Amino acid sequence: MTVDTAAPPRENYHHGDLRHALVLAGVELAREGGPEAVVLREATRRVGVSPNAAYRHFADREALLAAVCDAAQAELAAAIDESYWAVREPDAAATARAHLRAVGTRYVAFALDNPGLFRTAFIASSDLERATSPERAGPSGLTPFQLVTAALDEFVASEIMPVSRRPNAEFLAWSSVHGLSMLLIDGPLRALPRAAADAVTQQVIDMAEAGFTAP
Amino acid sequence: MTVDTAAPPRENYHHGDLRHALVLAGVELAREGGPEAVVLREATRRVGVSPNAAYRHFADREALLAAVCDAAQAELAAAIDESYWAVREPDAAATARAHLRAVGTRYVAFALDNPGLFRTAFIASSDLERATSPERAGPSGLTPFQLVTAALDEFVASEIMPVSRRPNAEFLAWSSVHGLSMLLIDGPLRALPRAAADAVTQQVIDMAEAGFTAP
DNA sequence: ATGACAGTGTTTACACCGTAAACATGATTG
DNA sequence: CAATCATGTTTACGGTGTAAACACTGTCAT
Repeated sequence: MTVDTAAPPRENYHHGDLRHALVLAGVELAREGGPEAVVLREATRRVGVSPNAAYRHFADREALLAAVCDAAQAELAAAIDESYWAVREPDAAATARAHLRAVGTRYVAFALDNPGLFRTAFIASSDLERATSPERAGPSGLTPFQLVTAALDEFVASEIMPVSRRPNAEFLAWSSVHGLSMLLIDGPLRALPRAAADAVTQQVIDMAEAGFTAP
Repeated sequence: MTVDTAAPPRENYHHGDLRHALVLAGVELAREGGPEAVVLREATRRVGVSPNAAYRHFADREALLAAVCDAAQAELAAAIDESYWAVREPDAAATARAHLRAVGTRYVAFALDNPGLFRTAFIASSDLERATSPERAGPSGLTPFQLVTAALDEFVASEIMPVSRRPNAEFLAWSSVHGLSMLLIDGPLRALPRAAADAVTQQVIDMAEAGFTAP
């Protein structure tokens, strides 16, 4: 028997930035327990506000979850962004390969490090349009999808990938790492120790790269 | 205000095979709305039994969901099984390629045709052991994972894949089609029309095959 | 300054969900 | 035939999402 209703008084009746606070709380819930853990009442409880206060900022739980989803995507984007721009290689071909590998590796690493957030980032809500929408981008202003696209364009530009293979190649790239992430955090490979997971990730990227650069 | 409690009378007080009936109802719910739609009370309602009757057969909602998950896996396995054994090709190499393509194509097609069931089949519950467990196998007694493994072994046997690439290759294969499925039903590619989705699927398989057979 | 008003938070209320506990019914077996 | 066990049913409770009515506070014309 918890109180639940009847929130404790706050010195200031108005919160200031409740919407933002609720999203932050939601992100924490998602980090701890995935999308189904982002419970509206618990978010308001953590912020110290009555349950229905949330309805001044979100139409319903779904809307809150969507905002949390965007935030999760942004966090993933920031991580990938960092890895992408950290690449330093002598020539264009090596840079292209390193870029693709950096994106893929960090993608899977993020999933392994933040399984709850990762799953939340991919609830049914994002269409292709949103995959390039700025509120999901990293510091550089580019979404993960756009970074993969860029890396693959570098493959073509540095002539290690035949132009004929370029169309839709980002879908194989994305599919491989996304699928691997799911298998590693939720699926048949869940029990794999971290080191083994990392090794398999590199192998998967090896094979994808071989597929791209095959004549 | 629905009645909910107080189930309508049944001529026979005992149901006969309630457990099975509940799983079937659960599968329908999952087909219609994914894992979060398999609601214990609704399943009992559809079977025409009081909510708590379910607890004679399942420890809790999670247990019911796990059984539904197994059933979903079995349905996926049956579909893939069928496609695998329908392959008829003149030589071993062509058969190997056709087997892999058949498995991948059907995997994605199942996801597109039954998105709710597909998502239910991959809730966090299956470890590697269960991926080869008989209750998730198709008519042939082989799970999808085992069929991919078989197809890749044929690649090596017919010498179109270097042995050095064989270890863990099933993970790339699985990752690609699983990831693609997720992107197509939940992710950034959700809006793609079916024909385009099928085309991308074939391209993804092309590239994966190129990765496997690259020297 | 003041009073209407809009924005934001609170209370109350309700239906639905999962699940525990006690009870009822029907089949099985000594 | 009685005792027992398996299987359903009722009743009950706390948690969750959300609608409706109410309350507080800052803002802005008068």
